[in-house]
Amino acid sequence: MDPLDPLVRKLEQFAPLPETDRAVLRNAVSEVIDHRPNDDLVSQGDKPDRVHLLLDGWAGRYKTLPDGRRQIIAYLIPGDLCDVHVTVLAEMDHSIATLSPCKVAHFPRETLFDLMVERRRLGVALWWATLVDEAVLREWLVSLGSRNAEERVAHLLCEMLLRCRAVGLTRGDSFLLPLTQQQLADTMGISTVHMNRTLQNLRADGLITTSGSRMTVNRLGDLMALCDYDPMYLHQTDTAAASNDRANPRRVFGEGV
Amino acid sequence: MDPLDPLVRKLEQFAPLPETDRAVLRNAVSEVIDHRPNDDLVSQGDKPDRVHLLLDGWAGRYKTLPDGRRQIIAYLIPGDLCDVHVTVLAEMDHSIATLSPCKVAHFPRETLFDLMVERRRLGVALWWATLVDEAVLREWLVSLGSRNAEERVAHLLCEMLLRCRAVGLTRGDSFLLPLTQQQLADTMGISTVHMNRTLQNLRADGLITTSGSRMTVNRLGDLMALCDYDPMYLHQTDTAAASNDRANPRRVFGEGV
DNA sequence: CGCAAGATTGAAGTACGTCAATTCCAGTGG
DNA sequence: CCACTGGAATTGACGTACTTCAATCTTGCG
Repeated sequence: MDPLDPLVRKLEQFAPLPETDRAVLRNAVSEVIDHRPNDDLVSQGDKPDRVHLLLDGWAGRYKTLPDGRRQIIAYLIPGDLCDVHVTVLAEMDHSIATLSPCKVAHFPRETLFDLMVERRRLGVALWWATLVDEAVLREWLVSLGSRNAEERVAHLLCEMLLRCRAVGLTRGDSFLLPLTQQQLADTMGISTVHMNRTLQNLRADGLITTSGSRMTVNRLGDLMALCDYDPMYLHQTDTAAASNDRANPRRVFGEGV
Repeated sequence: MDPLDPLVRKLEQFAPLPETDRAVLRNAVSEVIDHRPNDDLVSQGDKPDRVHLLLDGWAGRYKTLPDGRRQIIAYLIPGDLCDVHVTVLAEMDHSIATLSPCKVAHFPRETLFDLMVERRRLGVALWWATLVDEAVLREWLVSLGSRNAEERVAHLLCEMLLRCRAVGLTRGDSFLLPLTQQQLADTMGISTVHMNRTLQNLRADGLITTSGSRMTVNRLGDLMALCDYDPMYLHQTDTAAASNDRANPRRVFGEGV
């Protein structure tokens, strides 16, 4: 199986990627490296000479305040390039850490830069991916600024379900959420205790079910309504997103417990 | 005076812009249009065919929730391109409005896209600007997620002082902040009342002085310490930032009232 | 079987929100 | 020059979503 599959799948949400471009990418990528959870892939202040590609597991961007509080700024899932910006911005202004066990490959910084400049189609596709990341960031800002805890969590779950689906990591309306409540709390800007209680509310309302690290959305329509979810900001082509689901291509609107 | 001056000044924070590139820009830009405050330049859902360049005044990106709450996501100041992303993402996922009276010019979308692809140096400079915007967004997310009201406001003021200085809009440690407390509150994710009280605290501590819409930072060092401000995320070259100040190149560390 | 890490719970505190005046102030007309 | 007006700033009283602290309970796993 091609390790580049999740990346290609992601980029093809923008436009078809001809075989020549895939070959170029395959040619530039390193071998795969395994990481344990909570490994820093890059740290704030680094001037990395390679760009990380996440192949399996979840990672996250974060910043730490001097008092120890940590804010997770973005989630990275398979197919995501972690730090394309180092091709232009020399210094990292945040850190990137694995949140679960991960498989990671990388590209030499120079190679990726040349590649983006010379292969126009590929360059635009990578640029598109960066701009979508920025759109996600904007939506997260809205969450932290204007939504209460329950709405924030609901919004995050909707987003991650759709993002996972786009790279073929869902099973119906469920997906693996390999995060602790602490990590989720650091993302949502709330305390662990409140994160726990918020999840309990969603479970009590029958909107979600958890089993181990598998998160199942029981009534996606209601969950989306709760946080006024509009997936437009993901800039996914609906067709691509839907066709990537591994099973249950049609949602089940059954009643929760 | 060249209307493109603030943009050129901004891009040169990244690298010198040769006269040929400036000429190309000058050639592509439209005439200047005046706007009153609270005019939408672009609205969510639009598929604009031109890219706005802010020449004077402040504008902002924002999203509105169905219950009427509005979250301001970014501030745009003279020299900022408002929507370069429409060159790749067809549809706007947020709106952009003037926050004060503004002067705006624009580039045809196609022209700017071609220009970015064909003039490598200019393309990279514009890409750099986009990536810096994203870095600012990350820092705002940290503010909303992990800082209290006073720290948020302090952080915002430090940032806007540095950003204004970089395009020559400061006078010592003061700058024009043409915003209402309502707009500031919508940015910081707090209520107007609390915004007001927070500003009063900062004034009482002698950290800032306001007079009309002029904001003066009395003790920048202390203000930065209050919110643990690290300007690295702005990716400014120190020399460029400092040399753009219009007066008082050295800060005065006088005592406040 | 027995950790540790993670999840859950209860009680008590606080930063911030809401509501409803009131005051300030720049611009306007007389 | 002054009274008038509407938006913005400010204030006080009170409510609440969330935090903190400190247990206790679960659960994956060696």
